[in-house]
Amino acid sequence: MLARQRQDLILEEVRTRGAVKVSELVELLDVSDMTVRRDLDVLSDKGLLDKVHGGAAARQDRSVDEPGFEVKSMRALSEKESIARSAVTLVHPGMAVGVSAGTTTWTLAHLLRDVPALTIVTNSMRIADVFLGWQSQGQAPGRAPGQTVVLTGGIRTPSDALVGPVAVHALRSLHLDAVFLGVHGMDEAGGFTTPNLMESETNRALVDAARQLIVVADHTKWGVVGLSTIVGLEAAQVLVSDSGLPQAARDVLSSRVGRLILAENAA
Amino acid sequence: MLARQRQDLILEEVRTRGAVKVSELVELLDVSDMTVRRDLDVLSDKGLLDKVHGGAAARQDRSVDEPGFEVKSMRALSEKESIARSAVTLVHPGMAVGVSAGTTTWTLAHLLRDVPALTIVTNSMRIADVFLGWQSQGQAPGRAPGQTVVLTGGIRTPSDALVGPVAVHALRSLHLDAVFLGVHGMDEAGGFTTPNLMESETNRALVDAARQLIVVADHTKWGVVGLSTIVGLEAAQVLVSDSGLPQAARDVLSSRVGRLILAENAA
DNA sequence: ACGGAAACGATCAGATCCGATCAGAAACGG
DNA sequence: CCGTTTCTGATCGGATCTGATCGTTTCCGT
Repeated sequence: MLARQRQDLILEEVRTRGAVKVSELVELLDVSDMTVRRDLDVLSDKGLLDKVHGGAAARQDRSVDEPGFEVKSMRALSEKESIARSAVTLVHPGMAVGVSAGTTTWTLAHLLRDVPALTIVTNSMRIADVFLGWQSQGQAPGRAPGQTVVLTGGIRTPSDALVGPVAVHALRSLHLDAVFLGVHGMDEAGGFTTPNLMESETNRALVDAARQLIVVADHTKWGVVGLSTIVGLEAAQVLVSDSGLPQAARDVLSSRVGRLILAENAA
Repeated sequence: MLARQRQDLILEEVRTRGAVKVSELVELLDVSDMTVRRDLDVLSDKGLLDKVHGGAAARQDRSVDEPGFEVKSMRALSEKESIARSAVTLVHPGMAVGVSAGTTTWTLAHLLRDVPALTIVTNSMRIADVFLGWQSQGQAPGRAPGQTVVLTGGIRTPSDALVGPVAVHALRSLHLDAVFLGVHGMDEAGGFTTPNLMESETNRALVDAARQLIVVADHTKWGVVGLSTIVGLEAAQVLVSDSGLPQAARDVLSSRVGRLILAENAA
């Protein structure tokens, strides 16, 4: 039995059973405990499992990190952050702003926490959590005072948006200074789109409730057309994107949206 | 059984049930109480749960667990579970039920997951999470099919209820077969009460939306009067409490509520 | 408010586990 | 065929875990 085979077996055992004891492996592999320990050292160094007293356990990467455990799977991360930093400069204390569901808007939400006296209306539970959920380390101080968070109701889509008649109805009675809209695609012909029909309807209600529409979308969204159009390009008073946007897109967008802001990726 | 496995099990138990007693863990894990205490110390130091007298409770500040959802005492824990088990028998597949915010209703929500084709309306993000959030350990399977969860909107109170005009408005357009109401106090004169004015108003809207009002309240709630009355005792078609309720209370309640159900604490 | 019962934490002893070290065996290359 | 490298097993002092004991604290019903 080669060392490699042993280690593969150990890994399989750990992954199927969650954890194994050294003594069990000694019996299973018919080697000394020291050899087992050394194998565990190797696998642990590679980050394939966690050594614990008495044996080994499946790695738990779900550490005490930020709630954004999906952040790692997020694409165009640095672009999103640059865009969010640019977008937040459009917000002033005391405003009432809407924030749609989405990863870019979620990033933006973290920055909005520092703006005093805001009223935030959102249809995303994740975004509401940013303001209220208060997670790790009790660093609650330093939060800007006087903020109010209003959550629209509705049923929840897989992408964490609250949608449907309840959401639309709630939005009809609200009036906002500005709304930040995250989209799945933007296209010359298709306008701003999302793959979810219900979400599209709700976002339209969100847009209708605001005097000013600010779309946040990184350059990877250009040319993408989702199932349903939320609004046409002309509806956006402001579009915040990043410098990765091709020249052709810039030309089209400049003439169609009210104002085009390109955030520098540098940051 | 590895120490790590024990601790994982404890965490899972705490997160699904809200809290757990040392004595229960001793039996479940088949180790001494000292070992359980030491495990709780470790998990508590890591900030993964809160130690309380008699056991441990879920921490409020992780993303799944909302603020103000404190379990300070193990006391009425088993009562809450018994009550929830009794209450869930009143629900049949295909019904539309409302669920107010609260710890007892939260426990009930876990059981409601197993009832097929339910429509659940709630103003608690935490309860909505029970049905949809499920992020830990990916053990989603086993959920009953065909469920729809509707969240009312509103602003969030410290105790995790969504309240205010948005919530009330959303509820006015909905009609439910039954609503499960968790309360802070019940009293002969005061009726069913809560300390939060806004929450009281929202709960009243929830009650008005339903044909049948089912109040869930353990015996420690008897004689407690909060700031604001939600409804009088007569409004409850059903009250589910536990056998710890004193005789005097039973007499009063029997004559005032439609039907009094006392769950056995035995469990 | 009081008293009994349960829960708690400090401490100790026994068992187990861990890792540094050394020696022997197998594999490898010239 | 021999020296070197790598892997494995054995030993042993130290670290860690667990259960039991016991005095103290906290809780809860009366």
